[in-house]
Amino acid sequence: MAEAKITSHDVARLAGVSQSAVSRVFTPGASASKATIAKVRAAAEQLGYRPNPLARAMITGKSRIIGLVVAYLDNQFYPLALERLSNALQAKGYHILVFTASNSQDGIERVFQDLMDYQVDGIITASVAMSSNLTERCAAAGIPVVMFNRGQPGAGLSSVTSANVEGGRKVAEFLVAGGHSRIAHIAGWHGSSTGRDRRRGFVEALAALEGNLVAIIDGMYDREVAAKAARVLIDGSNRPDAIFVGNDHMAFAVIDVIRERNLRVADDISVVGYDDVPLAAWGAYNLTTLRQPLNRMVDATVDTLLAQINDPTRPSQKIEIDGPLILRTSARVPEGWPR
Amino acid sequence: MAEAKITSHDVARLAGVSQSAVSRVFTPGASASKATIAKVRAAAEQLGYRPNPLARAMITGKSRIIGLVVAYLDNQFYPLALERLSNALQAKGYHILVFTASNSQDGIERVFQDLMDYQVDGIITASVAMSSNLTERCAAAGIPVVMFNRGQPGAGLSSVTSANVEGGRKVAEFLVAGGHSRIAHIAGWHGSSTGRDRRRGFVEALAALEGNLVAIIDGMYDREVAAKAARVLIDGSNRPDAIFVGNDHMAFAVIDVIRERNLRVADDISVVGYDDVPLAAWGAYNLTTLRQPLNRMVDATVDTLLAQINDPTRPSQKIEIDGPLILRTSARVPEGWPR
DNA sequence: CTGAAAGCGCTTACAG
DNA sequence: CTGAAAGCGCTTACAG
Repeated sequence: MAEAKITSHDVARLAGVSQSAVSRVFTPGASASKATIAKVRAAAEQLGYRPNPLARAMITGKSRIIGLVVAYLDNQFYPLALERLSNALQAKGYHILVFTASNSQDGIERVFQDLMDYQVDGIITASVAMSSNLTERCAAAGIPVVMFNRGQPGAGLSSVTSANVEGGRKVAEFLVAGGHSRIAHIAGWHGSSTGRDRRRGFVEALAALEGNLVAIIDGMYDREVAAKAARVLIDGSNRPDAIFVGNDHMAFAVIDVIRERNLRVADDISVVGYDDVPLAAWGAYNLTTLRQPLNRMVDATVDTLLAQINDPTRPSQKIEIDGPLILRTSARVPEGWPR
Repeated sequence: MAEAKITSHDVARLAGVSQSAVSRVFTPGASASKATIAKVRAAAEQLGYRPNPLARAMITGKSRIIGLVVAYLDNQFYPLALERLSNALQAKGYHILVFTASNSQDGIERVFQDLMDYQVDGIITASVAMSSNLTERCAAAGIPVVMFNRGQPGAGLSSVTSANVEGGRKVAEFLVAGGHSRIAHIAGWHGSSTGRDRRRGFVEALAALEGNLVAIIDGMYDREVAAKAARVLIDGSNRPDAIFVGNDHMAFAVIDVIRERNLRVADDISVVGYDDVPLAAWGAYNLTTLRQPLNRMVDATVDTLLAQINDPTRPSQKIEIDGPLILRTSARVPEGWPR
């Protein structure tokens, strides 16, 4: 059965001090004499006392809970991010409260209210499809927010992304150097900054290099939409010899379609993805892809959020982290290309 | 900026009633006259009042938070479960606080303390590798626990799993009917009930059918371990013509190895997995596998946990849910086998 | 440094 | 049904 709840009063009684003294010993920043600390710690140990975080939260307004807003976890990038974020935050004494958000206006309203109710100390929005509306409202309510893997033009909100424009550019250079002459792009959702930025970097670099861009289709970061787009490209009159796909999750679908059409990946059509999720390295896909440095993105997210929590006047910051192109076998490698 | 926190006193003042009256209107089960309810609701609406869950939690002892203990999210089955569990719980007014557990004794101790500190109303342990120790301690502390996708022999703990013994049996019948004569099993971790049960059902049925079991290797639910096991089987003197793999995550590794050895999946070696994660249906693998009915498992988990929370005297229950064998192309299908 | 006291925002007997 | 009061387990001025 549950042990009777033991409180600071119990400890105070046993240690022969006041309840306030007990509280001070357990409050970081408060001071007590060595003797008091020793007595209290001994008594607390003996009784198995731990301060009640709920009571503490009510007074300090700090719950040590971070709200994480996510939508779909079928793209392997997000569960991994969740796992790493949780680990990093746990190490700092925080925990993640999960909010799964449908995209309806109604759902967003509910999530917002829940976030407020639980008095989370900070929020991470890790859902590309999440309405920017929610992020702004949280920020307006005075709660530190960091957008993970998503930017927001203009607004004074913190965000951590990879260097998406630069990434798109790298892929363009790689494909042109590889001698591809009919290049297509199945882009990430145009409503997202990541999708737009990768696309822009790609298109601009292609233009500068006089590469031949035959088509751009919005893949919506959705497997089925991307597969359909791939079929359109492949079955059309001007079949591309290279496709840059806005993320790995869609790139896998594109590779499946290429094979379903009895074409050869790389030999007939080069495919390059974006993310470098673990599956990209598995034998079945061996996907050449622009790596998003997950660990560094997670660290930056946690650092930024905690900094804002500890100093609410701190200005927001937009952090971009550069990622390398990982060469595998799904795309032709230009001769002499550095490996 | 943050709006000034508005409390039940503010609402009481505006509505012209006592603070207790306000509380009653917002406390499920408490009663108030229609007139009072109307006045309070109107005032609350006008001020944008919502009860503070932390204060409520401190009194009632109910936080409306469920602790979810997970380890590795690289097996696609778990993030999906997390997403569904979160959705289902959210619909009932609960939220998930995530605890990522390393398996060290130290880590488990910390997780246990955190779980207690946050006063979670219930716990779901969704990590096969999680020490059963933790689960037992939580139960001993009087907190309702449900093990998701993991059983525990003997102990009076609730669990929700698929019918693993039966599942193993189904696979054995399928492979024997398919005319396979050298059958191997790369099993799930022997330290887990799921791994043991699938294995037992498989081995017993094989014996009954006089199937030829050439080898069993523990794959530890780990991709690398499974790949190594597959190489041992394939490069050995008695190469199997069928391998039953303890879960999909390992089965993908096995298929990658088969192809890396220039053998044909199904034609040379049939592969059957367990789980039916989305990736199993993708073109690159097309894995024949025993489906774990995720939605029904999630529903059963939520129902069981909530029932225990609402009635702590309720006996624990072990729920098993039957799953079908999903036929794809990674294993030879017996002639006339019902599809 | 320390204790007595107030108070965080609620719920819940207790009288009426 | 309703209000005044106590109390959940803490933190934090306030005096000393």
